[in-house]
Parts: sequence; structure tokens; C-alpha cells
Amino acid sequence: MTYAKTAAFTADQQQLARVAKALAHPARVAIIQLLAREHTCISGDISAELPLSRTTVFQHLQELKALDLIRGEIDGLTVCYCLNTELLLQVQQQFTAFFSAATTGAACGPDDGCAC
Amino acid sequence: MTYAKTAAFTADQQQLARVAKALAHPARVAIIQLLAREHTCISGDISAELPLSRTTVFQHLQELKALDLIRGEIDGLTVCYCLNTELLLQVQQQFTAFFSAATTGAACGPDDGCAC
DNA sequence: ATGTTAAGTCGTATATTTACGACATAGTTA
DNA sequence: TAACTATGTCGTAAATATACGACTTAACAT
Repeated sequence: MTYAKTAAFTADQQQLARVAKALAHPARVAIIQLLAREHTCISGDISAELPLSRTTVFQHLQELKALDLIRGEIDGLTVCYCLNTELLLQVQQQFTAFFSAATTGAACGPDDGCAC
Repeated sequence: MTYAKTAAFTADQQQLARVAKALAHPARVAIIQLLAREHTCISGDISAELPLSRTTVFQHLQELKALDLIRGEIDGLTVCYCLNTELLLQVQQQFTAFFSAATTGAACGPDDGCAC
């Protein structure tokens, strides 16, 4: 990379990319699905559910927490992780807007002078 | 990594993660937005629009093409890249389903015995 | 106090991503 | 044919991500 050039893009592009990056590993997708499915907030049981070491799962949890997509509440000896539903709703809207813009309008047709 | 463990997750989780990874860099988000905005299919003008070298942009284009999110048609000396609208629609639905599952239901409440 | 256990930190090895210059190739044009 | 130009390929350097064992810390129980 020599050095990252993300700064040269718009805030929207960076924000979408940041969230996409958080979802760019199946373990993190699985964690979010797990937290959504279980009625209670699961703590380190997450590690037990995933085919990865506790340390690695912890690392993935930290990444999700860094973006505030999940939150952890200490409860004595255990920690309770939960989804940040408000933020997830916002993020959902960002993705919806992005995909809508990408899928509506400008489909490349024969009048565009190219072969597609 | 010592070696990647993505195989240990479900096909759905892997698929969502793969697409998310494709959107995990602002340059690739920008490319998709650019292809959506322009009425014609742009070729190497994409490089000119982005603050990255032609080689780097080409690499990003290859990543998007590897997932079939975009397609390139050779037209003489230039190449015409366009969005794969059908696939984007499918992907959009996958993300919608994922976010819906994550945002509906199981918000962690006081009756779940945790502090959130 | 001492041991146990869950959570978190550190160091490290390897894989992958990002970025780009230099070179190769293939149409186009003079 | 020869120069030109748009694409594409290769090699490489540095950053970041992935994975995990070993160690530390903090709450709880005995």
C-alpha cells in the first residue's frame, strides 16, 4: 500500500466502505446473525459457537465494537454483547440508497455505443 | 492467518462476506457509483476520475469483475465496463434480508438479564 | 487467601490487500 | 511499416487482516 489513500474519497464512500469492511468476514456476519437470533445478549458463548479460537473471536468482536455496531456491557464476570439496532437501521438505509442508485437508471443499453 | 478458515461458515455467510469485501474499499464504491451515474459505460476514464494510479484502479476493477458485479466489453482499443444490474439486484436482496433479520426482533431489553 | 473462570492483552507468524512503476500487448492511425 | 495509445501483466514494497498461544487481570467462590 505504501500508504492508504482512503482520505481522497468522499465521506459517504468511506463510511459505506468502512461498514462493508466490517461485514467482509464470515465470522463477523455470523456474530451479528447470532446476536440477532438469540433472545438474550450472549457473552463469550459466541466463541463456543464459532469455529475459531477465543482470541480470534475477541478480535472480530473488537472490530464490530470499534464501529459501534455492537456494544458490550460488563455484568460481573461475564460480558453481554448486543446489537446497536439504531445504528444498524441507519447502515441499512445507506446500503439501500447505494444499491438503489446502482440498480436503477443507467443500465447500459445498445444506444450507449458499447457492446454490453 | 496461518490459513483462512472461511470454509467453516455457511454458504450464505461466505457469500455476504465476499460481496461486502468487494465494497470494503472506497475506490470500489466510487467505481460502482460512477458506472451507475454515467449514462454510457466508461472505460479507462475511470482511472482519470479516481485519485489512484491506473494500475491500482485496474486492480480494483478486476476484483469487482471477479465477483461479476461489473463486466467489461472490449471495443477496439478501449474497454467498456458496465454494472451487472441483475446480480446487483440479487445482492441488494441479500443485504436487505441480512439487515432485516438484524434490526427486527431481538433487541436486547431489560428482561434479558443484561445491562444494555 | 487461594483457586477458578471469563474476559482482555501481547507478541508473532502468515496471508492478503493496496499501491505503483516498469514492461508487454494489441488495436489504430499516420 | 512505424509510432501511438489504451489495456493489461509482473514484480515488489508496505500496510493490514487473520489466527492463535501464552500471559494478565478482575470478579467470584471456597
